[in-house]
Amino acid sequence: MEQSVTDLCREFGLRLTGPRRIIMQVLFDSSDHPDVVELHRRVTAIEPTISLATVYRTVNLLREKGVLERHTFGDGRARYETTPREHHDHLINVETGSVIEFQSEEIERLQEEIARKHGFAIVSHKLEIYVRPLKRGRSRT
Amino acid sequence: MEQSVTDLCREFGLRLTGPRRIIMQVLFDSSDHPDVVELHRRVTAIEPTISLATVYRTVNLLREKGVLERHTFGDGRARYETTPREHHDHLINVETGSVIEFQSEEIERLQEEIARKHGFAIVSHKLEIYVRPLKRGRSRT
DNA sequence: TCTCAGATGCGTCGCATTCGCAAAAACATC
DNA sequence: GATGTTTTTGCGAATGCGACGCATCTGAGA
Repeated sequence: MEQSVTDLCREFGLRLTGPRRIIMQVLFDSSDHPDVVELHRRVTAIEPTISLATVYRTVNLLREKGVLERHTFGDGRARYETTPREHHDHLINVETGSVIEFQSEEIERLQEEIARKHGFAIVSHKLEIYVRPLKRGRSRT
Repeated sequence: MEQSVTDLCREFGLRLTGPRRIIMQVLFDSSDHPDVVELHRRVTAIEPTISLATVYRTVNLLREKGVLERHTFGDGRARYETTPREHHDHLINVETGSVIEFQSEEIERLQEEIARKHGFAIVSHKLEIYVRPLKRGRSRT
């Protein structure tokens, strides 16, 4: 883990600074989808002097480099996750706000097909399914 | 058209005011996905005294009532369209910002299946495919 | 150790959106 | 049509997220 932060900085020609080290560490240790303020909370729990601006700068940097993905679920604010090796989409529980990841090769394939049919190539895509728990007995399947 | 504005206000217990009448009219006459500022532009072309705040309040009201759908394509600002009878999703051309609507029953069905498999019912969903024109000769299909 | 481009913290700015409030307009009632 | 009550409106100020400018600080190569 610590190693990967060092490697990443080297790879992108970034200086391995104290704030950067901590922010990246927090990012890699987070398995949820925190927003910038939440990240700042976690970071300042470790090193209270790190400013919000630096967190913003760091996530932007890492997003440009493809290390992070940015999402905007319903509300306005941006939330981040480390780029997964396998692309996935999200189920968002509207009652709790919790996010579940899923994959569907079939949906991906259909998207590809639709884009091609319209004369386009896919740059990226976003599928968010807002859901609510089934009342009782998930009857079928 | 004019009739439907009257009906809508009655249905939701809203007063049929001058600004409201014009804003709703502009919304129903728009077949694209205007943002609030663009809506305000169109509205003030008819009645220059209507304020931006009123446009904001009206679109929020109509969104709560399910009359409008709000989208946020990439950029920060919200864009609106009247709720279509048939649900559709969007292809966004990243080079021009233009939006193309499409439908895929197959994708809808797969989403339904995924949600159910996780023990959820779908409340709503959003699929945005960001695309770029194919260079030359859309070879297949 | 010295140097200096890159990084940071702080304060400020910009944009989209919301809010508070007094004045104006709508609807129900007479 | 005048009256009273409640909702809307316009205005300007406030908010929230995110970005920026600048002076200061610091990592890492010479």
